[in-house]
Amino acid sequence: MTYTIGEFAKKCGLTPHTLRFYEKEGLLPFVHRSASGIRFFSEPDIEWLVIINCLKNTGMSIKEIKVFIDWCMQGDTTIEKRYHFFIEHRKKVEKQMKELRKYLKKIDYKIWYYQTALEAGTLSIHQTQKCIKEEKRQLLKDAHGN
Amino acid sequence: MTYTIGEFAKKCGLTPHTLRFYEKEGLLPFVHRSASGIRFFSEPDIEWLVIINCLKNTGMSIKEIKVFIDWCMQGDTTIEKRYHFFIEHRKKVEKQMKELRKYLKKIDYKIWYYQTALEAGTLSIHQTQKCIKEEKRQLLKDAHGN
DNA sequence: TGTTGACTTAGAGTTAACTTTAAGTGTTAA
DNA sequence: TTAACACTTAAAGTTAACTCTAAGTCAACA
Repeated sequence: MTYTIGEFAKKCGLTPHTLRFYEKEGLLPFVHRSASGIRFFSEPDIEWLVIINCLKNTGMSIKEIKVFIDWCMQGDTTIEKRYHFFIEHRKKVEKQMKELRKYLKKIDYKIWYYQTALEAGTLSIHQTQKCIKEEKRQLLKDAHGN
Repeated sequence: MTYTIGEFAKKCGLTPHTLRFYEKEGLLPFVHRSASGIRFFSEPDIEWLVIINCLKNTGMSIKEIKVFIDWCMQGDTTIEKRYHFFIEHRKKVEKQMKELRKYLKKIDYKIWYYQTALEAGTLSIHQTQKCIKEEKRQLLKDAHGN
């Protein structure tokens, strides 16, 4: 079972334009062509797009992804490089998650802040003693999580 | 204690250029100017930049952030809007985290995949029965987490 | 047999968020 | 007081990752 660029694009949620762009950037060296030059994609190519998507959506640039793809094309000699590539990338993703958790706390604080103000009908509630106390408690709770 | 644009930029890890750009985009309507037109920033302005940074680094565009800032300038009448703004944004950040967790699993699988190949000295280890079994186990483990 | 639609290429345009440049004014330290 | 530096504005340039256009080829259907 093979796919034309249009069919394959649908299968991985991209446009034919984007796939051609990726190929031009060297991300799809595994794509085959018919005698008349038409690209055809096969079932295992989907896995390539899955990993490209994974790397792309975790903040990796096309150039960096290309480095990995190139290593893949070189076979067993690059196993160690590829291993370290993922070890390093994992660290970056962990860092992103840590950041997101931090921001989520900030957002939760804001939700509490506006919910309290909403109930009171005014933001000035946050100048009262009771609220300042609670606010400190919240902030301390946040600090603990870091 | 007030700061010039250069001092303030350092304090929040931005350049004066970027701060001027943000002001032009309407993100800093709270910034004051001296009689001669020079901007000066004060201590509480840092909290504004903290929240701008939080929203920016969780994928919000400058235009969307501006909507929030404008609401802030309007006082108590926009409390509910701001509350819902953060409720909605929280959902988006949760979604990002869920995605990241999914990608992290993919990366962990790849680490296992290359580590196994590294120990064997060849990628062809992944065509052996023993390895295929383990691979299935890993994939099932991943599936459970989703 | 013509037209619709998918494909090809090269290259130009878009968007967001800066980032730099140019040309000039104002402030501070030796 | 003069050099260095921080500031001003308007506008152009940069970068990544698409996204689209133009001009053309090719295959299938009414």
